Amino acid sequence: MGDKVYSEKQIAIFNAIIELMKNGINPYSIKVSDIAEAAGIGKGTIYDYFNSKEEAISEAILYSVAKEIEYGYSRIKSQDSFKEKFYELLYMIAEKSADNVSTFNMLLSIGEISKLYEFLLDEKYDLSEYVYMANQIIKHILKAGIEEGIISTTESIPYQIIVTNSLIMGFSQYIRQKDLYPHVSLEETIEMCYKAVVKVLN
Amino acid sequence: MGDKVYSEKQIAIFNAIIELMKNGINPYSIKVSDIAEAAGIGKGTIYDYFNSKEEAISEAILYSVAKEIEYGYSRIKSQDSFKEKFYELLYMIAEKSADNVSTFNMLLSIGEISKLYEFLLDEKYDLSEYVYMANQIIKHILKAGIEEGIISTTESIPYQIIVTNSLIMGFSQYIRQKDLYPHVSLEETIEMCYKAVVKVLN
Amino acid sequence: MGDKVYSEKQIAIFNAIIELMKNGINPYSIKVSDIAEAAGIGKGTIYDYFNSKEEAISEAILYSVAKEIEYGYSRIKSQDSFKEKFYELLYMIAEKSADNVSTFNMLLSIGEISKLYEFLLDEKYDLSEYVYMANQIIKHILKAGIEEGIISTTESIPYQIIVTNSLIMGFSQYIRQKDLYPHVSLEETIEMCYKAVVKVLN
Amino acid sequence: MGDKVYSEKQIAIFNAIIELMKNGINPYSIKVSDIAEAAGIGKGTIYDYFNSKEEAISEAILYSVAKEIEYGYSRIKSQDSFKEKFYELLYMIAEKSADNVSTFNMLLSIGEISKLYEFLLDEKYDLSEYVYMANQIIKHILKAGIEEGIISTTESIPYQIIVTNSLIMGFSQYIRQKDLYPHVSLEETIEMCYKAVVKVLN
DNA sequence: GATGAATGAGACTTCATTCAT
DNA sequence: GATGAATGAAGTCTCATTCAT
Repeated sequence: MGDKVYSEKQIAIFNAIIELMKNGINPYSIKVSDIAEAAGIGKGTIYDYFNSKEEAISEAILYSVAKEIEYGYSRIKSQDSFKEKFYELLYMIAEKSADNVSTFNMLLSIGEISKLYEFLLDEKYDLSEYVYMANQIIKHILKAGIEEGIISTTESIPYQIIVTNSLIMGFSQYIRQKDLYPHVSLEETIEMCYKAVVKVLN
Repeated sequence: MGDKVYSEKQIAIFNAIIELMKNGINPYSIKVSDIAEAAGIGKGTIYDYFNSKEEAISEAILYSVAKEIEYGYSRIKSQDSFKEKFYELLYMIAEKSADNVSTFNMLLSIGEISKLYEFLLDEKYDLSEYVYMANQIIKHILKAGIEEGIISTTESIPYQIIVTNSLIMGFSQYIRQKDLYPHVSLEETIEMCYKAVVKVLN
Repeated sequence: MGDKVYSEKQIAIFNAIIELMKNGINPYSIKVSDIAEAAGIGKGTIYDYFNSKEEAISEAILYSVAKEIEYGYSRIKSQDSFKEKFYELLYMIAEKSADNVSTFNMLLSIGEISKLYEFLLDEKYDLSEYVYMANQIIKHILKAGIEEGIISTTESIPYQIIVTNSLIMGFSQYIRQKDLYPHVSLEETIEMCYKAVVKVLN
Repeated sequence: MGDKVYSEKQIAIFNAIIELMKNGINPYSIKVSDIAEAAGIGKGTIYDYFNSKEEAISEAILYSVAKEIEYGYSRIKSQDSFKEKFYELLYMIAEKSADNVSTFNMLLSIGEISKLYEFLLDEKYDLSEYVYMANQIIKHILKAGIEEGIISTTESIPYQIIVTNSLIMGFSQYIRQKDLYPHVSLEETIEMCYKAVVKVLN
């Protein structure tokens, strides 16, 4: 994680691609000329750093996921209690939900990345590292809950992870469909989610 | 729902598109010639029934979602108890998880359809009907749970729906990433999910 | 002239094509489906009577030209004096100038028909008959002028025809560009044209 | 007039289109691949300089008309007397009559350009400038005739223009149908035309 | 005889990629 | 190293023509 070194130009290209996606452009609809313009470089330059448009987009997505996972993990680690850590995660998800393509969300459902962009299925991209990291974050949060006695050790670790993951993903969906369900505030939703996790795992 | 009438040819085109998507072809990557070949018709024929490729694909997706929702609802209704209804839903999700694009999954996160295919954002496609139906299914299942005394009425309806929805979506994700988490069987996962819902809403 | 016999259906097709052209549709832009709809028949029927769209349109144009020449000739013959005959011709041209494609105008410049529709260049279409007829009309009018002593016999017949033809074509252009030159009335223009012919040939 | 600046590539494309038209290809029948081949460029390049095939052809026609009007005007201006100017115009028309589509002829009947290619009717193309220029040329020639006392000032300017225009157009038609009227030489026809103008307007 | 649903050749256009500058 | 003009493969879509009914 984070062991890959990218040149300044590559990072400019990544940021351009991520910006386009956040603005609602589907990765399949992104044109090389869009990327070049957004990055403030010539079209040809992209091919000096990547072998194809698909490679550039694929690596941009992975770069973004990695960065967001690291950033998220650090923010969560900086919190002290189980409740604070859990709330921090949900707040981050809510913050990112404005982005049309939140790579942060993928943190929770890495397997879905390839639904976003089929070229990520290529075997040259190893997603397992990200799955591992995402699990680590959940484990880290749960560990705090267990230490604080909020979460019991009766249930198996996989059970705890699956259930927690589910509720977080459910929260994420809910937030993104806010316009479909306008009656409940963000605060209330976060409280509901926390309450449900505690109840299920206490 | 189901009030739209399609000609035989249109349905053949829909089935061809759905088949392609189930085989893992991204809607953005589908070519008109693919559809024609899969439907066993000429390319031009598609334009006798739809104004553009995008329209054909958009309507195919909606057709599939509508059909699956109806089919799923009927299967769930045919079950007698809360547990049977809930299990039936999870079994269906598991069955469909082999399809690369399970429109059934969209039942649970209709808002995500437009992430699958941006052209569905066009205002001529009204997705609210599907959102409503999806909610109806969850309500129908929960109602059985309440009547059987398995689910308490302490919590608000929105809370119950959000939490149930979350856990089902979480289950769906889990199933689809089976290869990433090979240690737990399908049966066990279904049981876990049911157990969690009961615990959180009892 | 007029010795070709057409079936009712063929004439319906001709009329449909002529109608479309009068409504401003360029012969190159006419579609078989347009013709069928305008004629109130099925597309396939057109191919029962013509070998191709081009043949149908080509023959429709020639049919229209022949009909208009005959009609024009008869109207001019029915007039008694040189001036009446000449005015009758100009009136007819003015009447037809509303038609986007006046086949009547072609009477005067048959050679231009093939500019209208290149397929008329095919050697199977003999336009010389029409050229002959157009010349006959001019000769007929001039003959009256000579008999009445309005036109002198000093100049050669070709000279008389060329000059008369030129002035008539000029009139026709002028009428069709009425919106570009709005200051002169139709009556005045007709008078000018007549006056010029008389002056040049007296 | 002549104030539009075109790139070298655009002019190459214009020349290719004009060449095709001079070779007898109807503008409606011109294919993008024809243009590309004739211009010695790739098909895609055309779309770097024009938004559509129709735009390229429309602008090519206008470019050609503008260039020919300017060229023609300069040639006529360089002549000293009325007769020389008039003869120069008729010679030019005769020279150009070999071109299947003489944009020079349009100089005399600009309103007909849109009959040649309907896309020129688009309001983004302003043809009035060309109409004005064409009139200027006729006025310039007539002015010389008046100054030399060959043309009287008895008749109104519009009358003079209409009649002159008509006789020139008539000449142009005649020349182009040379094969239909083989008995009169070019020299004789030019003389006839000049003689008629002088007689009508003296 | 008449039809119009179906076809597929062929046109227009886009855009990823190259390469001379 | 960087560029963007140029390319042409490949895709969408149209429409003349066919042929089963």
